[in-house]
Formats: sequence, structure tokens, C-alpha cells
Amino acid sequence: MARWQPDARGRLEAAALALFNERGFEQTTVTDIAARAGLDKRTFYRLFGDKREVLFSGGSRLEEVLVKAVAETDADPFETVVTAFRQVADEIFADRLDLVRVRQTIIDASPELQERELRKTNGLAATVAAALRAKGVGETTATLATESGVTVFRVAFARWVAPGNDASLADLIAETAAELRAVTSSPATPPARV
Amino acid sequence: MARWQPDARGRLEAAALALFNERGFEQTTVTDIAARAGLDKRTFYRLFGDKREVLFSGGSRLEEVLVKAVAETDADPFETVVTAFRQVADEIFADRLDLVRVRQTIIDASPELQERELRKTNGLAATVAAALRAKGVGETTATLATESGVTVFRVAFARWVAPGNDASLADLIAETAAELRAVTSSPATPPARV
DNA sequence: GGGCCGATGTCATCGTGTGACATCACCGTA
DNA sequence: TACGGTGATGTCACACGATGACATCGGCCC
Repeated sequence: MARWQPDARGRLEAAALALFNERGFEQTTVTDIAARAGLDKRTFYRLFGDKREVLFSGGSRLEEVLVKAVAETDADPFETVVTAFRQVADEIFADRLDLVRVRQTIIDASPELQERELRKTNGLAATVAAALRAKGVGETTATLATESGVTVFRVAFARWVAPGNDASLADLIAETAAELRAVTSSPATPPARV
Repeated sequence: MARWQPDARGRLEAAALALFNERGFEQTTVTDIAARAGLDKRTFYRLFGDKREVLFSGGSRLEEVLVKAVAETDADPFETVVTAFRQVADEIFADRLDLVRVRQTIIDASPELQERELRKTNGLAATVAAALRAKGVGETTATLATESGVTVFRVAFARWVAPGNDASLADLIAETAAELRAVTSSPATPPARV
């Protein structure tokens, strides 16, 4: 038999996406995925840390592109993060909306996968915060600016993926960022002092 | 054998905390935990959804108290969430700092547990956002105010738990909230150094 | 006492994830 | 062409997480 089929990784990802979409995440075993890709269960675990990971391989590229954008942007920390997301967003997701939607539907249907998604987002935030600190931004400011920026991205992304949407991801990010500014801007009562 | 020992739930939680602290989360099996509590593995799974859940049972109380505080507070959305956290925080955590520290050390040492913590926090945010919407706050505003508020809480909580800290959780929340306001306020205001 | 009923224990089973080891294809080299 | 090395893959065995099915114990009500 054809040992050494090309692009084992990509075939496993495609097989997993298809099976998850057909039967659901829980109802699909790793052996099923491997079988559809013409491979063995053990090979799956050599390429992916666990069953969930097969859906999140793209995240690393987003991370590196984002870090680069943060390093090259010159603005206040929060604006920097938001701008970086805007620059990067369309480049990565724009031409794959249908695929992204399928993927997101799968994730939204499984608490296990949502857990992993949160972890990935959290890791992304940590990396971006590190990139900010590397530019001389203080610890706390870096963390808060990044968390806020990631929140904006998450909300905007959810809107973008939602059925019926036709706005660009970049525009939605800008819009959401403005709304977050409005929400957190000081009201009548100034914050209590330390 | 003494079937029907009292407070099976509490004993399992205590046993789990002790074992996780001694050997680590991965090195402890559910059978180990049940054995130390004088119970069976199956009983553990009847009381807790899975192995991780045994560390997160307290979250539900925080959730309900928080929702109540949100409902009773009258201010703009973000301020409401922050205030609610401040009111509730000490009441729940103040007298258990040592226990909380042990628990947090365990969680910080295990990616699996961090994942679950993120999920719990996320669920909390969703609940709080719903409480805001119940007061007439718009969908997006509720989400953004809540996410920002939870971010403030997370950062403040981390500071509070950190070794050497002696400030109160409520004060740290207020302080962190002020910093977040500063970070996200005006795009034109550049305190380049921090 | 007798019987109901919830909490617990026992048994069997599937799936995840991993270590150890065998096997195959490819490639450079003599 | 034969040879040996190397890396990717397959095979086997196993511990542990998680769950369904069923038995059993203890208290409680009549």
C-alpha cells in the first residue's frame, strides 16, 4: 500500500473537519479520522498533540503575523493592538469565510472545543502582550491593552462569522474598538482611588 | 465499612486538593482521590462532571452573588460590573487566601486546568452579560462592558494572589479598573512611557 | 416488619493518549 | 547494484478517563 502519502497533516485536518461536520466532534474517534486519511491513529498523535488540536493548527501563523504587525505599528498600546488585528485580519481570514464558518459551527457545538479555543486565544494574548513589552510598554499596560484588543477581536470575529454578515472583518474590528472605548470611557463618577 | 459518610463532596474536594498539591494533577488518578476520601471512583463521577471540575465547584456561588450585585447596582454598565466585583470579591475570597493560593498554584502548573479556568471565567462573563441585558443594556455594550470587567477582575485577582501582596482584592480591582480606563480612553493621549 | 428509594459499589466497556518496537521507503555512497 | 542510514509510519500493549448497566446498602415511611 502507498505508505508515505503526501501532506499527511493536511489530509488529517481535512478528514477531521469533514467528519466533525458530519457526525459531530464527540461521535468521531481519532481512529475514524486517521482511517479516512489513510493513516494510523498513532500517526495522528505524532502530528497533533490531541484530538482537539487538529482544528487549531492555523493559529500559529496568525500569531507570528500579528506579532510582526505589533512591532511595526507606532501608536499607543491599545491602538497598536487593534491596528495590528485590522491589518492582519483580512489577509488571513478573508478568502476562507466558508471554511471558517464550518469550523466555527463545529467549535460552537462542543464545550471541549470552546475550551481549547479559549486557551488558544489566551496564548495569543500572552504573545501579543510580550510583543508590546518588547517595545517598552509596562507590564500592566501591556496586559490590559492586549486583553482589551483581543476582546475587540473576538466580538468582531463573532459578528463577521455570523450568518448574514457582509461587512469586512477589518471594518468590524474598527467599529467594535470604538464601542469598547465608549463603554470604558469615564462616566460622571470617576474611579475610586487607591 | 461505613457507607454513607457525610459530606462526600467536600471530602472529595479536600482529598483532590491535597493530592494535586503533593503529586501534581497529572500524577493523581481519580481512583486515588476517591480512595483517600473513602469512596469509589464511580461516586466521584456522580458528584463531579470530570476530574478537573473538582477544583471549580466554588464558582457557582460567585456567579449568583455577582449577578445579584449587578442587578442592584445603578451605574453605567462597565462601572456596574466593576462595582459588583468589588462588592463581592472580599466576601468570597478574603478569608481563604491561603487556600486560594494553593489552588491557584495547582492550576497554574497544568495547562488542562488553565483551560478549564478560562472556560469557567467565560461562562461567568456570559452570565453577567445576561444580567446586564436584563437591565436594558444593549447586546454589544453588555458584552464589551462585561469582558472588560472580567479582564479587570482577572488581572486584579492575579495580583492579589501573587506572593508578597498585602492589598485587599477590592482595592486592587479599583486600581486595575482605573488603569484599564486609562489604556482604552483617548487614542490621541499617548503616555508613551509607563 | 416490609417495602420503597436514593446513594453507593461493582463490573464491563469504549475512547484518549503514550511508550516501545518493528517496518517500510527513500537516499547517498561504494 | 547492493548497502546501510534515516525518518516517517504501522503494530502492539497499556494506563487512565469516562460512562452505562446492574447489584447492594441504608434510612424512612406506612
